[in-house]
Amino acid sequence: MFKKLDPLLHSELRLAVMSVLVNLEEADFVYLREATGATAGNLSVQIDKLTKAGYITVEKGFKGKKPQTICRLTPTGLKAFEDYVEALKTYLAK
Amino acid sequence: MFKKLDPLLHSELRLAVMSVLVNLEEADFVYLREATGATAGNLSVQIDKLTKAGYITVEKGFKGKKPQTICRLTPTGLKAFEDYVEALKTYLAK
DNA sequence: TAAACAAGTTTACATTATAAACCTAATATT
DNA sequence: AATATTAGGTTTATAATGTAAACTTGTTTA
Repeated sequence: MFKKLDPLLHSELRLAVMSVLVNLEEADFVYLREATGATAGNLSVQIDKLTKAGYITVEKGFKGKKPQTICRLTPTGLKAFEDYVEALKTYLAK
Repeated sequence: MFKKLDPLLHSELRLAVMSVLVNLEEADFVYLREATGATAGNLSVQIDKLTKAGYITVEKGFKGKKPQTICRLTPTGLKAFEDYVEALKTYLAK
């Protein structure tokens, strides 16, 4: 009846991050913070969880002299996102 | 950009309960437990939260000699569910 | 009449989300 | 040239949440 929802994606902020990356394929920390409206601390933690799950990759470098953290979706992450959307539909359908 | 997700509905079990009630308008505890696959304890807690939020009503009676708890969606609950679905779309759209 | 069962509820525990506090380096300010 | 401020994060502490185990109350069944 109801498909199980991936607990990693069933989280407002992590879902928002994934949503941005599905559309952009690449986004840095500052962009994600602004796009999601999250605090830096919260974002940092959630990026970490997504990274450890293999859903995104993180590349730390510099933009000029400022540190820059670039995030990208992995194929695993995209698959997980798509599966999550499918699963959600079992809850939303009339 | 992203609409806020009602934390009361952004919960796997509570969403499942609401989903059943949106389609059925009426369901008892046992039916909900079977439809959602939840444990009775968990279901009891989540029904309580939905009731306190005014999203559902609970009517306790008897079916023969067995206690029976019938749940129904309120207009407030339906509105909340619809708003939640709308908000979710901002996360799922490509 | 005692054991098992049905329908829930309460409680305890473990996980999670979140923001406050913190760190480090770079740029302004006096 | 010292000192404050800002930018970009990370760590840690706390509060909220989800979950199932244990419990309760009444009813069948052996």
